[in-house]
Amino acid sequence: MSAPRTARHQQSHERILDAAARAVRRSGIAGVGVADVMKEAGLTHGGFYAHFASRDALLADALEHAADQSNARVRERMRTRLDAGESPLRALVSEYLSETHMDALELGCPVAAVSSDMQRTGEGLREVAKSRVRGLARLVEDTLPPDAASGSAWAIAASLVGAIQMARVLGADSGGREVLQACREALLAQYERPGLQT
Amino acid sequence: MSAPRTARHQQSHERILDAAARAVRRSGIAGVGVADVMKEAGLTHGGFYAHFASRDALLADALEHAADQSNARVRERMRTRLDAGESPLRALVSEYLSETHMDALELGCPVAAVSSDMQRTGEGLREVAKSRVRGLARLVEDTLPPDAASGSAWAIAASLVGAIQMARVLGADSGGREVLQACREALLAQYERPGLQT
DNA sequence: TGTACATCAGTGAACGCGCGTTCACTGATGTAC
DNA sequence: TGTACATCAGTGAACGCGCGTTCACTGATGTAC
Repeated sequence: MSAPRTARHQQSHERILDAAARAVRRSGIAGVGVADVMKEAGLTHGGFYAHFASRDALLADALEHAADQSNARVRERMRTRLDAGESPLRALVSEYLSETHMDALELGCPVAAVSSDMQRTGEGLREVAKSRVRGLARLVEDTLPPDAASGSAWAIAASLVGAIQMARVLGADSGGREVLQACREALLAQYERPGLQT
Repeated sequence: MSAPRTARHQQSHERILDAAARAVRRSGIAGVGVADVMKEAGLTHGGFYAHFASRDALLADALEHAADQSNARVRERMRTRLDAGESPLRALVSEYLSETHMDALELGCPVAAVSSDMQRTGEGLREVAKSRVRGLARLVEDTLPPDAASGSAWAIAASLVGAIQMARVLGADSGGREVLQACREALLAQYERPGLQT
C-alpha cells in the first residue's frame, strides 16, 4: 500500500486521488464511480486496484485530500483579507460564505459538500468524517480570540455549513446569494463585537 | 396518476410513500431502492409502477411527505414547551437541536438529512428541494417576533441544519451532544434577547 | 555504448451482482342479473 | 340470495444496464553485463 514505488506510479496515484477528491464533492459519496474517477485521471478502470485496495479505501483518502485542499485554499484566500486588516473571523466568514465558494462545490469544503452522506457512512469512512468535521471546527477556532466562549467555534462552524448548503440548494439566482449575505451579517454582528476582536 | 382509485390502492400508496419518506432520510436520495421501499411497505417490487411513474417521481413525493411529517412532529413537540411558557424560538431550537431529533434521522427534518444530496439533484427534485428549504426558513420565521431583522430566519435555519448534521456525524458519544448544546446556547443567547421575545 | 532481460504500471475483456423497469399472469373484490 | 363475469391491485420472472472487482496480457521503463 504505502510501499515505495516508481515516480510514474506516484504521479498516477496523485491524479486519481485528485480526481476522486473532486468527484466526491461533485457527486457525493454514493455517486463516486471507480471508472469515472480513473477516466478523469486519464487512465482506464482496470489499473485502479494497483493504487487502492477498494473503492472505500479511495473514498477515505479522497475525503482527507479534499479537506486538506479546501483548508489550504481558504487559508490562502483569507490571507489577502488579513493583510487588508480584516479580523480573522471576518476573513473566514467572508470567504467560506462567498459566492465563489458557493459555486465551487467541486473544490470547496467537503464537510459542506457531503455532510449528509457522512451521517450514514460506516466503519472506515466514519472516522475520517469525524476527524474532518473536527478539523472544520478547529479552522474556526483558530480565528477566534482566546477568550471566546467555548462552544462558539462549533456554533459558527454549524452556521457556515448550513448556510452554504442551503444557498447551494436554492441556487445563486433563486435566493442563494441572499441566504449567504444574511448569514454573513448575522455571524459578524454576533461574534465580531468590539472587545472580541483579536 | 391522481385518478380516483379504490381504498385498497390508496392505502398501499400511503404505505409506500411513508416507507419512502423514511428511506430517503435513512439512506439518502441515492440510497433509496424501489424494491426496498416496496418491501418495507409490505409489497413486492413489481407493483410499484401502478403507484408511481418512476423512482424519481416517488422521491419527489417522498421528500414532500417527509417534510410535512417532520414539520407536524416538531410543531407538536413544541406545543408542550409553549404551554410551559417558553418563547416560540426557544421551543423550536430546543426541539430541533434535541438529542431526540439527532437520533431520529429517519423521522427528522429532511433538509438536515439530505441537504448535501439536494445540492446535486436535477429537474423535478430540485424544485421540491428548494421549496422544502424555504419551508424550513418559514418554520423559523414563524417563531420570530415581527420586528426581527430580516434574514435572521435564514441565519437561524442555517445554524439548525449545520448543527444537527455535525452532531450526527460525530455521534452522541463522540461530541455530538456537546455540539448540540453549544449551538442551542449560542442561538438562544443571540436571538432570545429581552425585547425580542414575543 | 549497446544488447538482453526483468520489472511493473496500465489495458481491456470478462465476471457477478444489484437495480430500475416491464409484463404476462393470478387472485381477490365487487357488480350485474 | 346466488351465480357469472369484469375489474384491477399485486405477483414474480425476466430484461438491460451500470458498477466494483479480477485477471491475463501488453508495452514501456530501467537494470545488468
